[in-house]
Amino acid sequence: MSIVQRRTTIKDVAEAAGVGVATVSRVLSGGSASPETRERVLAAAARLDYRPSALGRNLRQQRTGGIGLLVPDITDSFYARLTDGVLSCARSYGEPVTIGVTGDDPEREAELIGTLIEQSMDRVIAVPSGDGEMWAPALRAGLNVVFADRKVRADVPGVVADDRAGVGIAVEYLAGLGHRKIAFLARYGQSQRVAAFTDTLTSLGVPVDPELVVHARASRDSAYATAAGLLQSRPDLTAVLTGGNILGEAMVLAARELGVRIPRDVSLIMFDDVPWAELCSPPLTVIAQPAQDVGYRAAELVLRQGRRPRTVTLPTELIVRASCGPRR
Amino acid sequence: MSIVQRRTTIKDVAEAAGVGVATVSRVLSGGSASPETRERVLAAAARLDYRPSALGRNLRQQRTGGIGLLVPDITDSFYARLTDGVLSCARSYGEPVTIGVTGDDPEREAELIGTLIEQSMDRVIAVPSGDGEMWAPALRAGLNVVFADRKVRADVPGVVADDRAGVGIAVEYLAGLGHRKIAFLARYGQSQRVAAFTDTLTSLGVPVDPELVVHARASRDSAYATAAGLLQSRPDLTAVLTGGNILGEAMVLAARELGVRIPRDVSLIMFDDVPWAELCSPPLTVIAQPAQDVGYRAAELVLRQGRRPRTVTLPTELIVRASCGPRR
DNA sequence: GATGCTCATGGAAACGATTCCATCATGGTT
DNA sequence: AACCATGATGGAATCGTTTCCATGAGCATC
Repeated sequence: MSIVQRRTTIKDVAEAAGVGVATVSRVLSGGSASPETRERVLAAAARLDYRPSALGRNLRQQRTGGIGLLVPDITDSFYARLTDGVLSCARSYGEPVTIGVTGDDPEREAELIGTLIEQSMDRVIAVPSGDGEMWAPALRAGLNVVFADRKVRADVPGVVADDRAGVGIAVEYLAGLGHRKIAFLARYGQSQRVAAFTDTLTSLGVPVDPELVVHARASRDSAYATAAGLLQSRPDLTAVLTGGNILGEAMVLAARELGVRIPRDVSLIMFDDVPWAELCSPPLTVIAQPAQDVGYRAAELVLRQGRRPRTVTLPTELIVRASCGPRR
Repeated sequence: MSIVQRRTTIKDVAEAAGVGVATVSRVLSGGSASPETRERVLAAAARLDYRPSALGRNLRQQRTGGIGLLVPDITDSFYARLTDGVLSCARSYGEPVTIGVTGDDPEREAELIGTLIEQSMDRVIAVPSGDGEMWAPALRAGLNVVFADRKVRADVPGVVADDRAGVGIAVEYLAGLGHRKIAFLARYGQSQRVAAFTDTLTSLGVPVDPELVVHARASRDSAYATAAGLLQSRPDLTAVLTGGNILGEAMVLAARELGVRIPRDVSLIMFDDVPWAELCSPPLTVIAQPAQDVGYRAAELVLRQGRRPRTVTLPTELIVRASCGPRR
């Protein structure tokens, strides 16, 4: 019962078919061979249930098939959906995906890059933390990298959601409801979204109050603390925009805890549409991002070689539910 | 700039240190060597930034390090947290994790097992779909498998939550509130939980109505359709237990759509505690499962070899919020 | 001084695939 | 009949590592 049988190798198939190993390899990888030989080899391979070893092939070809995927946090619905998109595309190419979570920590990210290089992974999709400087050696080593969700280096192709447009529409919507004191609860590293936020405010003639832009670290705890701190220190604000679903969750929780009613006391718009946004009380108005598509397109980009660095921007959409009201 | 430098190999290090490759290998993997040689080799390796190729090693050693992980759906918060647990444990061992989603489809699962075998993965954690028969060849091939969340084969060690106890406490709680017509909205394959459900009912002297146990497929669509169908066909029910968070989400949505008020019209308990359960209106009473721990323990089990098949059962907990009330 | 033991060391085989290259048969052309 | 082009085929090299085994040096013992 615990007798482990040796793996069937190409040599076994060659022997069974009465041909050389080179011929087997050619037949199986679509090279030229006479019809009868082809048939004999195929029959032998099927009979022995032969599966070529990816190890042998990869070593010879000097490249590991497969994709490395680095995300900050797999329990965050956004990255889970992004991952799902990557997996979905990779599956259609038959490529395995190796995943790592960085926790938004550049040091851990560098460590994971090292592991990927050891595995001879030559294709990586990453949501980079920090400024992406630790990618320089990997790029020099010929690694094929695509960034997802965040664009931090010009020399690496990327797939991002159009957060500039999303933030713009959301802020205009809030301003249209009469709000002037609008806060932005951001995660560190969301400079793009913050910039879009202040730009839109100034273009609408609303003065920018730097104290209304606050930053949290990636964890739920930090998000909650920052949200609560914002609500307490600035009771005059009337609307909040959060830079992600974890931050939105924290804001709803903090508001409830502090007796701040949504949308009566403050209006809330959350970046990223998640299934529970509709179940929330009140249902949350959100900026939807095509998380799955971001992952899928990134995988396409990294699998289809030979493109030069380019950035793909995917559309965002404001979905109005019930978490925003007129200025009180 | 686009000059790709060749990978530094053990041969380069050997040359730089003026020793043979065998010595380098020995030094780097902790074998015996004279102190001065050791130092020379270490210095050369550091200077050249040498990283041993996992490919070469794995081929020689006939085993791929790393863990394969097969889950039904990575966007399901439960499996995302389970995955996080696996990754967390694997990281402390420095092992990469290759992930695949089965969509709860045995065929796709079999396909993914094939991919893992091609990669010479010898350690796999899986949430099996179906009865796990497709694992037989893999087990014969010496694959080291651990099942998580579901136990379907006696010859494979597993880590599961104590759903029997969880369902028991939940049903007792509902019965204590006076409910007699309690429905169970399950996913196909949750026979364990269904059995616990009916067992508990009979032990409480509540007659079991087979029509009140309904099954949905794994998708959100199927979950919603089944939930809505249940509410419409059985307006006499007063409480519902759902077998997972996707099903709970669907039930809340369907109830809202059909004007069924929770907990006024029907009480609801959901299996699995998720962050949004607290944000929901009303906040949901749930059976919490240690999803992360399930993954972590499974990874421990698969990484620490040499244990004989055994099942680890982790505790569940009823968390009372506001989705249950007395029988109307 | 010869023998035996320990220890460091390096050459070479092995892992399983792909691929270069030489060989050989076949068939068509001169 | 001699020659060349074409195509199928298999042997052998190769990828980077680990590990077996032989070699040789150093040292102690008889």
